[in-house]
Amino acid sequence: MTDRPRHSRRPPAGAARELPNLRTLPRSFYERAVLEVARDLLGMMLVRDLPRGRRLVGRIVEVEAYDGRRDLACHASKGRTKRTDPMFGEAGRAYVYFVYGMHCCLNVVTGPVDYPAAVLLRAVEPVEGWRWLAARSSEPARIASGPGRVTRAFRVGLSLNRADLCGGGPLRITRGKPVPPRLIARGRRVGVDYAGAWASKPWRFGVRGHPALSRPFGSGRRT
DNA sequence: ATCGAGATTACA
DNA sequence: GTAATCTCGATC
Repeated sequence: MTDRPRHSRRPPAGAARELPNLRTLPRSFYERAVLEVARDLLGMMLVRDLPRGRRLVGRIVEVEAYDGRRDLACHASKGRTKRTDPMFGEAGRAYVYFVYGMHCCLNVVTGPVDYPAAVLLRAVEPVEGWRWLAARSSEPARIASGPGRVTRAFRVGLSLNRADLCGGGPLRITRGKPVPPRLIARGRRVGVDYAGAWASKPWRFGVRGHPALSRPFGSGRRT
């Protein structure tokens, strides 16, 4: 790996209070090719601060990469619009969009400014603060498996669109234990069958065999 | 002003 | 397999 991410959060000078042992990923982590960022996000921690000092932490176990205007599965293939604008902006910020009249999806913007690319967070494994999360009937309980469930569990709505994940905001991603390549499953992205050849790019990544994966991984081929 | 589609989820 | 549900983007 070329550029080992350094920790952006340094000990605040005076205020010794609420010093997280969690190290926020620096912007440089996101200022790379989206496929690398996607892979490297596996194992990292999604952190959400809620009112009343509550905090949710979850380990990212499944993601998808969307890469630029040429990628017909990427929203930015439609051009720069009000909706897709965040993807053209600064890396390390959230791109949140609303779909199917009921779900929000959370993405992390990557790459240089003006190059629209992002990583969709599809599944997260609970680590901290999840006791209240009402699991659905037959589920293994307490997982956020699927992009709509991730945002629901983490209370991520459109108000967090463009939120900076590298700063001290209510939503951030911190350093976790990276997942070694041999434990990473790849496959085609979900729900993008309309994208022609781009639909079969193996740009979905997940922790192999993890129970929180939103769907089984098929055989990914092609670049 | 109206219309159609969608990076999904839950349930019959 | 399909209903639910709404924002955005395109079209009239």
